[in-house]
Amino acid sequence: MDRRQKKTREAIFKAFTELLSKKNYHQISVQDIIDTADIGRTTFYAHFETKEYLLKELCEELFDHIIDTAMGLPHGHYHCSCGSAEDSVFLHLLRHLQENDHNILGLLSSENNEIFIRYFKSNLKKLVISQYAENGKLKDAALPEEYLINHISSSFVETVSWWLSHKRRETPEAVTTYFLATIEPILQERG
Amino acid sequence: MDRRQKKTREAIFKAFTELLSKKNYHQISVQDIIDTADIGRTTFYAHFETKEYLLKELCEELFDHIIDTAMGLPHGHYHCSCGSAEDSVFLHLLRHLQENDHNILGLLSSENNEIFIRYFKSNLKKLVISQYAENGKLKDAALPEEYLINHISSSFVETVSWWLSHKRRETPEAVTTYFLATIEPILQERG
DNA sequence: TAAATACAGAACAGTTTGTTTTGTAACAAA
DNA sequence: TTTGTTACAAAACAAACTGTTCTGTATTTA
Repeated sequence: MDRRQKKTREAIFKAFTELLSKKNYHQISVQDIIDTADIGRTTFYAHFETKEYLLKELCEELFDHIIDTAMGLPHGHYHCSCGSAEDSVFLHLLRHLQENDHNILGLLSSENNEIFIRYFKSNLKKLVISQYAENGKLKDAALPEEYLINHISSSFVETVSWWLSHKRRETPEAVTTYFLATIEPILQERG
Repeated sequence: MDRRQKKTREAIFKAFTELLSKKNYHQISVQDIIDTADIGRTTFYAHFETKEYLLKELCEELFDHIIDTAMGLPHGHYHCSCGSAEDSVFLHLLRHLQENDHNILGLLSSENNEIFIRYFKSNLKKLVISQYAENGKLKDAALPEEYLINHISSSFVETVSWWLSHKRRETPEAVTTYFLATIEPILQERG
């Protein structure tokens, strides 16, 4: 890739995330991004069709990596009901989030919350399916599988939001324990 | 209140909800509302400072009533773990929603989802506190009370979203059963 | 009937958007 | 090094939206 292109692209992303840490997504104009990135108007539109596409690409960079990493983990005893959360993918996710690459926590906890949360959740669903549904762990529960998948994904996302809104007072381990305590009882029925 | 004022206000609300059933909130301009309501530019701004304030007042009209009604219900055995959902406030809420006053379901299920869902959830939290927390039902559970309140509220809101996204295939009774099945096991510890 | 109020219409400056045009600098390959 | 390509800047553009101000008219209320 052309050095110029790469440079410009990174300048746009940097400006965008910088603005997102101060303002709501909907309050940021393309003009703001152009000014902050210090590039020409034409240049922005050469890279991104609209502000929405820029957002989408940012989300992909942020979340695809995290989820893909978690997907690659060995499937196993992710929720041995004995209480240890150490093996859980969810603990892995929380630890990964805590590293705060690209200020991902800032985005997830700010007013932009909903936008990124939605993207996070849709990716997370795939993970939940691969961890639970594909192993048949949801098959004989008393509830519809699709409802459970949605419930588990939503609950984890809400747990993350709650954690961040509290300035991450608890350790990832504690939060994982809370989360697993809410979903494990539902899956117990398979005896 | 002046007949003219009332008429105008209702015209604005009507135009706004009509537009919301077709477009995303962020895609609707004040100009759109003015044109649809067929009123003067000055008139709109005499009634609402901004589009955001209009949204806020719409939310208040829609959700405050629903939650307040539910809050007024007699507190009792809302989730007797025997499985009957008949007495649950949540069943009452679902039935109320299903009446679809002011096309509230359209708003909750469209792309505007997040905006109304957020408002719905914050109101619902008060209800959950009054139904559970104030009765001490969350006190001796193994999880922090604030985490549980958030979890219950979020789960119900997500359940509603899920229900709507499926075009309400299930009955309110079935959905209530699903929902209670996810939260009751968590509260069982009080023996 | 008189004063107050709600409204319409038009005009306004300011901002944003997305496009076009023209020229310049950086690049990659010969 | 030269040549053709690509990325960029700068400026101008029409179109749309925002929020305000002004003037005049119709409705309400007292």
